[in-house]
Amino acid sequence: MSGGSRLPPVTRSTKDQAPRAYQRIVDHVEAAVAAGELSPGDRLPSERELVAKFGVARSSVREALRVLESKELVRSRPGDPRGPLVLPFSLEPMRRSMAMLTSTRTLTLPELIQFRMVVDASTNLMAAARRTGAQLIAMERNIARMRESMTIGYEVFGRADLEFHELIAEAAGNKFIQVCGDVAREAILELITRRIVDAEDHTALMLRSLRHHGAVFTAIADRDGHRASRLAREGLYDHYADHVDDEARTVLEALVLEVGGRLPR
Amino acid sequence: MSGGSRLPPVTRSTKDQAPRAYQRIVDHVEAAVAAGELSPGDRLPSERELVAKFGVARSSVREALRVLESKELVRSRPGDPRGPLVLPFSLEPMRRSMAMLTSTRTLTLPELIQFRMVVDASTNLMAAARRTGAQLIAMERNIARMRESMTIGYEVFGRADLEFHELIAEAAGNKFIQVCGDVAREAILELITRRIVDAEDHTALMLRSLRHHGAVFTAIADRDGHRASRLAREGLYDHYADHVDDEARTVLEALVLEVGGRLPR
DNA sequence: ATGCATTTGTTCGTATGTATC
DNA sequence: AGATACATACGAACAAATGCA
Repeated sequence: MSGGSRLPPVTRSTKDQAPRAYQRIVDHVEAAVAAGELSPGDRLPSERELVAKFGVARSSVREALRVLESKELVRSRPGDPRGPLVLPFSLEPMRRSMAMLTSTRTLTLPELIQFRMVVDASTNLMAAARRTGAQLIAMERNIARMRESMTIGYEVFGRADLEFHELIAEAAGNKFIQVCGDVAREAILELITRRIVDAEDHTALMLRSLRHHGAVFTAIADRDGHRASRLAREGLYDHYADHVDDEARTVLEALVLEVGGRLPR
Repeated sequence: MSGGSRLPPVTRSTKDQAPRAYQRIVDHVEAAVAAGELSPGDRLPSERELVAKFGVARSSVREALRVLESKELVRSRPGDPRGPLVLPFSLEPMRRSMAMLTSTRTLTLPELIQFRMVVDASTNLMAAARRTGAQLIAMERNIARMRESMTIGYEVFGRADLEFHELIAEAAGNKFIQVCGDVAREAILELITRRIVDAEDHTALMLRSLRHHGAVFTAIADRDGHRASRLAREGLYDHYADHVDDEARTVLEALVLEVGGRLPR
């Protein structure tokens, strides 16, 4: 009186791949979310109801829920009689999948730097066009905090540095570009920052960074998108050109010079 | 003599969230892959060995494997005594997570168009700098096929259109930018193409598209990155400016005019 | 090429901690 | 506070598929 004996994959005639039991559920839920039939805050049927609805075993339902959970689409909690919760859509899965690609060196350092040059440049450009007064004040405060933290330590300074970029990205008003920039920044940091901070003088680096941020801030405040964009590209080139091979450097040069005007005025 | 009785979540004292059994395995494998201890082609221990190794039930191991499968990190096949296979790293998960965000309207149409403008512009720029002769020939052939397919139907033409962009992205030599561009293109198509093709004349659209591709091709062949970049931005603006509100259009204008030179020469 | 041992895919059963009413 | 329903987790069974001798 134990051990099941249903008809698991029904016996396939040819070699058509049997759609796995759990996959059917995953697909169904994902389609419903994409179609807007299921929105954040809604509830999925409980596991037992899903068992009945899809005609599969409990384990299969649970596998499906784990997959949906890993995509941050739902969250189930023990004892909750309302069923698994549909979560607000998050940018985290995208961030994590990118991060994995950089961890495995599928995406290389030159690619990341190129990408950041493109993205940061346009972020600055858009921020100059759209920034509000409040956002400007936030940036100014951030720079002040950065200046103070210089004497404290590289840790705090680094955090403020990242925050400055996020403030600009927010002012630019494009979540897509923001996330891509975030990921590229994190990835580059992961790949080479340690080498830099070990090899060089912290104070000099921080001073340079501070000066650069000040210049970018001024350009954005003046609504000079052209200048803000060029500053981003030049800054990145100065920072990272030594870390890539000749061919990649040539491409970086092209990105600095050609995009945003032929000459540095 | 059936029914387990281990210590499920060990009885948490406070409200610290119990790390789920399957999550430990997922984390372990992901860390190993990121650290390079596990490479594509390698095998994971079989399910039963994982049961022994992590001291959990088979269901938990299977949940972990399903999650890893959904991230395209491993693939297990029934009956294979060698254990789950570690897959080559794929850009698909990143593509899918982006696609979900666009499906749910978390990313909006103006954001996507802006993003594409930035990405396509730099893709063209880099392609002009790096393209090889062989890649040029492939583009030429693609345009020829596009011209022929015009009389056949919009379906075939559309596919050739996408392929042209992919050829350029490949010539640009940056996988990161390539994937981002792909996703943005697909998403925009998903959101508005139908509206366009229903409302307007197919032939006129295809002719315009063809002319545009020809111009881009010439610029890339001439290694004129500046021109190729500008063509991408102007083309996108002409195509999509009518589909966004005034504020977004202003930003698009800024992207067209400021990046890549003040004036259209 | 055939058979055999092993592995996965799936199902069912059971015990326990937990959240809601 | 208790009853109820839930999710978490463990274990065992069987069918189908695979790899290897």
